[in-house]
Amino acid sequence: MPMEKTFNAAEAEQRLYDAWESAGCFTAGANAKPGADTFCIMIPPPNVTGSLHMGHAFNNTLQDILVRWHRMRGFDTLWQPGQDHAGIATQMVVERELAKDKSNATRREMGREKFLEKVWEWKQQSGGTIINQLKRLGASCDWSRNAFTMSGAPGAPAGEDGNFHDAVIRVFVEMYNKGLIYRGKRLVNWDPHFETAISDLEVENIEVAGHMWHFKYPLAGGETYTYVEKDEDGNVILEEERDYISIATTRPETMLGDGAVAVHPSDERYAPIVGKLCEIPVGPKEHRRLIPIITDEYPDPNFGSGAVKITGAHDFNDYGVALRNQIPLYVLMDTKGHMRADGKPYAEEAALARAIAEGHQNASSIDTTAVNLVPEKYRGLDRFEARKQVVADITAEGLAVMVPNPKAGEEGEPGLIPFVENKPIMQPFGDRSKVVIEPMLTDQWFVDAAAIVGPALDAVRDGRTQILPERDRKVYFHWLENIEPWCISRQLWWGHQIPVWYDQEGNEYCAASESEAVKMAHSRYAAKRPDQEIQVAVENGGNISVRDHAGREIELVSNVEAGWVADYKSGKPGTLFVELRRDPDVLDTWFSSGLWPIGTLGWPEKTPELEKYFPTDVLITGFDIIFFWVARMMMMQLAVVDQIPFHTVYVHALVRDEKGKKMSKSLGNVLDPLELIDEYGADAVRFTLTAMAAMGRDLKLSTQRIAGYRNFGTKLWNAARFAEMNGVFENDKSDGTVPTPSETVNTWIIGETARVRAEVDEALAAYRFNDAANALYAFVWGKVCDWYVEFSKPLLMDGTPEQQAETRATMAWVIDQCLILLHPIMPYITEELWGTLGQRSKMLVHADWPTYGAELIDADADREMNWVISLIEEVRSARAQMRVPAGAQVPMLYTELDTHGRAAWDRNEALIKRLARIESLDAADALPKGCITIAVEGGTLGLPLAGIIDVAAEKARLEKSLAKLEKELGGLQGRLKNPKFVESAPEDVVEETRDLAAAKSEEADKLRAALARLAELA
RNA sequence: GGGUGAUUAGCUCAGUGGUAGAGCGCUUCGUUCACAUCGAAGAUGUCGGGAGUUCGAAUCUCUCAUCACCCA
Repeated sequence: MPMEKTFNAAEAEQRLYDAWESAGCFTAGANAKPGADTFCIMIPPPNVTGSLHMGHAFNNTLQDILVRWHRMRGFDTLWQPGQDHAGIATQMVVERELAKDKSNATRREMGREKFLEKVWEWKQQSGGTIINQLKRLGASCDWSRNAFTMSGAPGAPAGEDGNFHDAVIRVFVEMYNKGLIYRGKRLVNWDPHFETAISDLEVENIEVAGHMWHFKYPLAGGETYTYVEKDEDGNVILEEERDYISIATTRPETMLGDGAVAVHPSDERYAPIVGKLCEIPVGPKEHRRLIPIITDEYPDPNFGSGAVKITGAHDFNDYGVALRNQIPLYVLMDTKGHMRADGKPYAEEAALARAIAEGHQNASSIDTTAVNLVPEKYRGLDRFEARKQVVADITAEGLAVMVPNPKAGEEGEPGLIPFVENKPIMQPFGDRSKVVIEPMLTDQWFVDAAAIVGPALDAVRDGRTQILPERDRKVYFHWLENIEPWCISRQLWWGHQIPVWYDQEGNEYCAASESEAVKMAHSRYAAKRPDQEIQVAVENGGNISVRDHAGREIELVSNVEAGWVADYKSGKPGTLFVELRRDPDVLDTWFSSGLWPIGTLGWPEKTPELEKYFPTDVLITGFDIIFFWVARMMMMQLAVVDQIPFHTVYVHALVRDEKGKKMSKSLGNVLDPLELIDEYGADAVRFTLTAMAAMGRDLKLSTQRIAGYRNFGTKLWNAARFAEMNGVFENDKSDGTVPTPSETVNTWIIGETARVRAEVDEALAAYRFNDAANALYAFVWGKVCDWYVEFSKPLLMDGTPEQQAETRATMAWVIDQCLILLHPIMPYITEELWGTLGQRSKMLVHADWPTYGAELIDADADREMNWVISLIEEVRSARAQMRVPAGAQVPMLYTELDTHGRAAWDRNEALIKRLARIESLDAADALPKGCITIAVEGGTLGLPLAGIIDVAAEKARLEKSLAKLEKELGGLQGRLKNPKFVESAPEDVVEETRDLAAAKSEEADKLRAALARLAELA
């Protein structure tokens, strides 16, 4: 049955993938040669909520190429797949699912344990989406080892067992014990939507249209000073008596929590009032708070008024100023970003703050963060609503700085208006929630990143880990050298719960398990109170378990009601009762994905896989997670097992739309890789991405380009179809033996194949994926299909049995090589052809990658075929330009033809005649008048077409060629005439230039002779 | 403000000191039995501007311009 005209990707892809998978082709070590080196890639785990986007398609195509290439080369290969549990994203998805049905309980109503059950249910139903999408792309991961960053966590259902949770907890405990993890109250990025802390990397700073308000902070007690403004030359441009200091702010609602006003120490304008108190111009008049005017390096004297309000608990810069100057931190908002409604009445709180400001009360003796300085009228308001009201109230009171109204004079327009600048401001947004992030002072857990960053920096500096492209090293260094403590706690439920328990005195017990913590608590109190019976009660999910000194459970009470503890205690007089409560927070997802390389291989167990594949080889990832992930993996692997996780990091750029815009849902310019695969096939999508993967450059993807590479697949398909139709594979041994033909064309194409194999290997070894793809494209289309298949036709159809046999064998081999070399990039079409064409001992996915090289290149065959090709091209070009009918068979004459040329003609006569449409070749003493001249190396030939050709046109053609030649020749000879060039340029360059000049000169002579003949005619 | 990169054919981009390239698009021709998802031929470039180093610069240095991204 003849082959179809095109490859049916839609039909074949699933079938082929299933065949690979069911044969275990992708499992770790499949196709490994005995004693082979290992090659391991860790997939950058996509979010379990994720679906395949173009970035994934790109990233995984490159990984798959490396993996398939190594596997075919006989490496012991593992591509480790998996997903990460994506704390915020997953919790968000599941909550949204629940909200679809109003009868469902909300997350808070159902409680932590029930909710987590729902999350696991969701994960088991929907968490595999991206796995199937990666399979459609052709990703040859070892799915039997699919990992998940929450596997093995308490409450994980059957099938979700694994060690990842153990690894995470163990690392936390070890780092805690080494003092690398600590808890503290610090300013963190708070997401008011999800009500959790997030790391600064999860914040997107976006420029938005904002306002800058200018307000007057009156000096305490009605004091005044002379405010003097000078220009650059020191001339006084403004001098006035003021009873206030002018403050500019983009966030008026935070004024309520101001602890000071700061000016630069060098700022003479405010020197008279430094150290004095001023009044925050908002809140009930009778309780106006006074704050000090201080100096600090932070304020920029040239920005705004030069004076800055300091709200230490709601701004990162202010926080630094407050810490340096012992300014109290007042928290104004709750976890939802609403103005606080808790605490004592404002009057009492304000009095306390006032006492602190005036020095009557020592701020360090009380927790100022508990003080609620939000006046009653603003309590409970959303922060943005509070801003509006604060602005309105201050303006109404006449404490806004006023400026002349540009519309003054128009009806109803006042002469002065409040000074409000419209200006772009950088505002932080949560990358998941898209709400404005609020800096908040909260208790959080931190990794002391500065303490573990050293080895991660060294490993890259000394080259044990190589980052490609090299310039991304700088990004890595810059971030690591300026590293901040990493906030790893999240106020979520979905994640690894922090393994720390607190007792009623606030002591911490960090332990890998609850019973471990119980024992720790027990021994702590036993040491203090050796004579007393001690029982430890642990609360966990509404249950209380009472344990003895060995951690044995004495009593378990479910659904504990209020007062139970007191009752229980009173029933046990003489027993010291220690109550433990586990920290409710979970760890940042990146803390667990930071352990991905060792965690997926079974650490802390000493598994054979860990032994074998770690350290892994290459990490391929997007530039956007150098900080998030690469740097953290480096730090954590080095901190935990003291080894680099991979020797090479290949950082790839962004896939953009064809206009260069970032793909985004809101712009609607997203190309869905799955739709593209449906339309063009996975191979075309993969080849496109590969061909465009120039290191460090963004990809602008257009469907036209994908269609082009789909056509490339079709081209390959049809070359194979031609071979099949000509019986090429009928007696094929397909054992990979290189044929040893005697026909020049056959020898030549074998050499070309060897050349491209070396190019592909070299390119892939250097991670130059685009070079590999383009080399193969040029070879398969430009050499095999354009020339070799055409050359083979006379041999296959009219050749001797010997010629036919060797050409069949050569073509079978060449096409096999195309399939093998293309397979890492285009796995489906190549596997399908492999299976269709011959009898194979194994699938292409496990075929042996060739190692032949330059020894197969025959220089004589090369030269001969290049001569033949250029002759054919010359003839075709001349014919087309002279409008010789395409189908016409024409005679050809030669006046001179050297021995090489003569031999080349003799050996390749049939194919030259066929491809150039020549009917005969004869010697002539001189070319007749009215002849198209063909000048080639070592020969002058002509097509005598007196009746057909247009003398003027032939003259024009020759003159044009000559002009071009002369221009080139001019450049070459100019160089050669320059004695300095001959002196200083390398010898081979000079030699090359001479040869080239000679050849051009010879060709030019031939053209001049031809022109002379034409002149005679005219 | 700091950093990184880009600027090469109409478009998208390769090209790290020695003859300016590819794909797409465009023009003309072509239904010869692998392929019209094709074939043949052709046109199109002061390699962003300027200066420098060099026998020689798209390539190295400086500078200016425009654009993009990252970090403040």
